[in-house]
Amino acid sequence: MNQSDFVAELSWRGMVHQTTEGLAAHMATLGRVAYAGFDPTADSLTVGNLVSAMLLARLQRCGHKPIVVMGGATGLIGDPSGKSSERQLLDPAQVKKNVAGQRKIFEKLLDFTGPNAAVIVDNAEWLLKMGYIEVLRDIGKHFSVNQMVTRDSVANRLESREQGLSYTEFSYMILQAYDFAHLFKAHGCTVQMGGSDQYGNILSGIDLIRRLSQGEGFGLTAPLLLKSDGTKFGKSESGNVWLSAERTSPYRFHQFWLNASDEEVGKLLRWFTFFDRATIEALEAAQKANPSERAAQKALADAATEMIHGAAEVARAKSAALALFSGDIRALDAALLDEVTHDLTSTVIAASALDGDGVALLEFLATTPLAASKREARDFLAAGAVSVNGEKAVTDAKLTRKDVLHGAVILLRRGKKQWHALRVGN
RNA sequence: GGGCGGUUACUCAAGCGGUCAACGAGGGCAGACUGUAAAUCUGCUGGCUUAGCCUUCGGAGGUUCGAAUCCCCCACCGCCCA
Repeated sequence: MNQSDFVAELSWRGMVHQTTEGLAAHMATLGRVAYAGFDPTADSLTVGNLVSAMLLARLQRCGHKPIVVMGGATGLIGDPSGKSSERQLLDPAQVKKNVAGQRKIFEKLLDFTGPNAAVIVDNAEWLLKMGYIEVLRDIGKHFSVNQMVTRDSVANRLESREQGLSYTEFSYMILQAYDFAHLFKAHGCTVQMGGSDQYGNILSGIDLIRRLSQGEGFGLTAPLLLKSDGTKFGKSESGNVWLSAERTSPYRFHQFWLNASDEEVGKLLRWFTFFDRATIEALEAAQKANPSERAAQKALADAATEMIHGAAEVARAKSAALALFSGDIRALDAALLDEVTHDLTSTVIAASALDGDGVALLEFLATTPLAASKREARDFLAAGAVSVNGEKAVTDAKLTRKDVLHGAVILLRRGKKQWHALRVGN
């Protein structure tokens, strides 16, 4: 495996925002242990979380040992960093379930065998055992409130009158600092990584390690990932892009990357693929020379989808896209049709309803997610935005048995990308 | 406790007795153009059995032939005085 210098590797990929002094020299020795934390606020991770996950994956490929820290305990509280308002508290059963869901994703990104096997730990293991008095006595005394209130994440919330900051949230940084100190002792972990909003928390941890163990810790943060238009990365028309197939299908996942803009595709390749520098630069050059080919976007979509969902799902996503966008839907064979419709929202209709004159498309559209009301359905039909099995539909179109493909399904489309399957029941 | 100003559709924001389903901007959606892009242009953006009808302008009453617009009460927000 390639054991290139970790810090240099991240640098050329543009994934380094800040590091503490001496990190590069520290990482020159192989076998270092580093961690990144994840809040179990959902049973899956989003592409936003993928930034930190990739830091760990690259770390391991550079010959170091990654630790994933699930915030099973801190997730009960919520990090105030970057949040404008108080977090909802999660209940313990939910957190447990979420931790299990996220664990599955890390198993795809990290190698859990070998000398630098990745480890997943849950900070509930050590934080829940601690008593309040113990925390105040052993940890709290090492923190200066004077210093804590000057942290941006805290100061912003103190200034805003409406929001305020609860004592609970205020204490979050103490707990996160303790995580680092605990991992230092228990796992020899010397490095913490995260997004740029975590820098303050990381420094607190390094400080605590010095006080509790007279040891030296290091930190590294990645820049915040924003889209070129300044909006938050990782949202698509249909909401957040998740890393589990149950929440975001591999097809949609693949489409998400494929739709990356020309300006940001180079950056995304650097961040989210393991392609080497020469490969990425060649892809960028190809993209620039012939934009409509979208060579860079295609390579990005395939690589990212393969990493998360596997090669088989890449092939499925591509054949589905080919069929849906080529428009020649009637030509699909039954098996491929099934593949294509697998991910789509669907409605079941009785076969008998399609007999004779059939059902008015206008009526039916309003019952699907494609149109919110009959009024809207009428607008879409009038604008020529709706197609049945890839062919544009007229306003008074009827759906009949003739429209059913392979005796099973009718494919409706609104606009360019909104699809809906109409499945025929008995 | 007292005085003043506000509360309008997804957001901001006009309207100040009929011509108001409500100007405008943003956002969203659709069409054309394209590369399943960006930019641009056009249309739509409460609902319906759509030349019309129905339900909306913080909540409840009232005045009027007629109210988002006037009056009264209530709730919430902002500013000023104590």
